[in-house]
Amino acid sequence: MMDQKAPTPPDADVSGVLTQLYGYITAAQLPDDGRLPPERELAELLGVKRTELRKGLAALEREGQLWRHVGKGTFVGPKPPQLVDIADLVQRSNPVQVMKARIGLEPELSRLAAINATVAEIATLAELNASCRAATSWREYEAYDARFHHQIAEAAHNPILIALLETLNAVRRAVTWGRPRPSHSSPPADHHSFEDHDRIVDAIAHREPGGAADAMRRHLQNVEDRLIGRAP
Amino acid sequence: MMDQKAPTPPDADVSGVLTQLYGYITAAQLPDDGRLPPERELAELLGVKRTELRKGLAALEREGQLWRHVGKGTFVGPKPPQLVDIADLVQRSNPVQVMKARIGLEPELSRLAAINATVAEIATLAELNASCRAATSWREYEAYDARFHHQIAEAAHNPILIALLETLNAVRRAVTWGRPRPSHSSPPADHHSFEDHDRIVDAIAHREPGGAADAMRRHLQNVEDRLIGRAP
DNA sequence: GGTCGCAACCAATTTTATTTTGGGCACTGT
DNA sequence: ACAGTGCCCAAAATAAAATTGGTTGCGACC
Repeated sequence: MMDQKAPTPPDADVSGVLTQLYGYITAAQLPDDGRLPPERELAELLGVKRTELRKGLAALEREGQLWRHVGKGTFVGPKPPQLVDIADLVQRSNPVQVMKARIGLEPELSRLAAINATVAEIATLAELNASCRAATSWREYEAYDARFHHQIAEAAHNPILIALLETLNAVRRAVTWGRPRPSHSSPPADHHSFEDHDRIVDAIAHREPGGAADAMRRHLQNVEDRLIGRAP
Repeated sequence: MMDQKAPTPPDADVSGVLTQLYGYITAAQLPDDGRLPPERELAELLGVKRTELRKGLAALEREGQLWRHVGKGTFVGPKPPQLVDIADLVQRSNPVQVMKARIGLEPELSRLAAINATVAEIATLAELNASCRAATSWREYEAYDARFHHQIAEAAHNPILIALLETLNAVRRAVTWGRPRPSHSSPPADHHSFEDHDRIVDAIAHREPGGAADAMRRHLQNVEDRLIGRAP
């Protein structure tokens, strides 16, 4: 009699509640979002105590069939994704991580641009590249540089990747914001990005997906090296 | 007398308010977000009528030095970026584009995971992989598969890339939603993804960034081939 | 008579307060 | 010990009130 509980794991008596729960879920047609009644209510509906019900719910949650959140409720099915909060994201990020993200994303955009870009888009890209060279201040240069990279995303013709890049740029601007920059000087004529941009445009114009991706990757790598301080 | 207003553009008498405004902006230290007092208050501060003040603000907004929004206020500086609207994004996307985006993003996540993952995270990854194999329904398999890919993002330790992947997954689920799937059958024991996942976990566990990225790329390529119908 | 100032009104947004919900603690009775 | 009970807590949704930029209509004044 002393070892009567030995063969019964901690969730042993939960099985009864589990079957009841499973029955309720399949029987009662719950709303589109899969939300089921609050614990206190559901406990009374099933005729069990809240403590007992919670054990069953916890078990189902462990299996991933269920997800709960304080103040929200209990939902059947996989938990929906949380949309990005840029402000919160900015606080938990640093410029290096932003660069890592760009290196992860933009080479593939460059590859797709080489495949899908229209001639008009390539022409615009070349114009923006020229405008970068002609910029008379860092502020102006950065504005054209941003449009240059954005134009590549447009040329990739993938709305999802465009949206992702925009999100990334939002974070980038916020993270970069407030860093000291010489407002009166201008980019030097031998700025490394000029050649990098040239190579990217060439590869896209010549329809070389691999080359375009590589050129973009090297460009961003250069920028990161400058950022970290590995290169002047 | 009839052409007395010809030489005076509509904003002629605004110059006075403009100088006052410019003085106030530089003098009064406004909060970090660049927000300045509400129109009614600011008008009294500058000793002008609201109508007049609004003309000045409108002029500055045209120049892009200012941005306003009903209910929010008036802010000095460029307007912050708009966050992505997933619902709109879904309408303009198709499953193939989703796969292209995944191929662009996830290999790099895999690479970073091989560099930054903790042993605990690698263990969790292996567990999720085993759960995928043990799944008794496609629904359950997909739940674990999603968590598997998400765990890789976590292990990459880059909050920005995690956020981007979550956005992408949100679109993915919405796009995939409602497609027919056999609810009672289960993934076959020789499902190609099992081996793919094994290779990814191995590469991450052995700290091989390049191998992890390649394994992920090949995995997603396989999935895309099945999606398009190039492979059974 | 038409042009300009003025005030009230409007809709978008934030702020504040209230309610609901899952999670957790301490006491109690067996 | 141990489960049950009641209560409180923090997170979140919901509701209500207060702000705020934008708009319209009325009237005064040239």
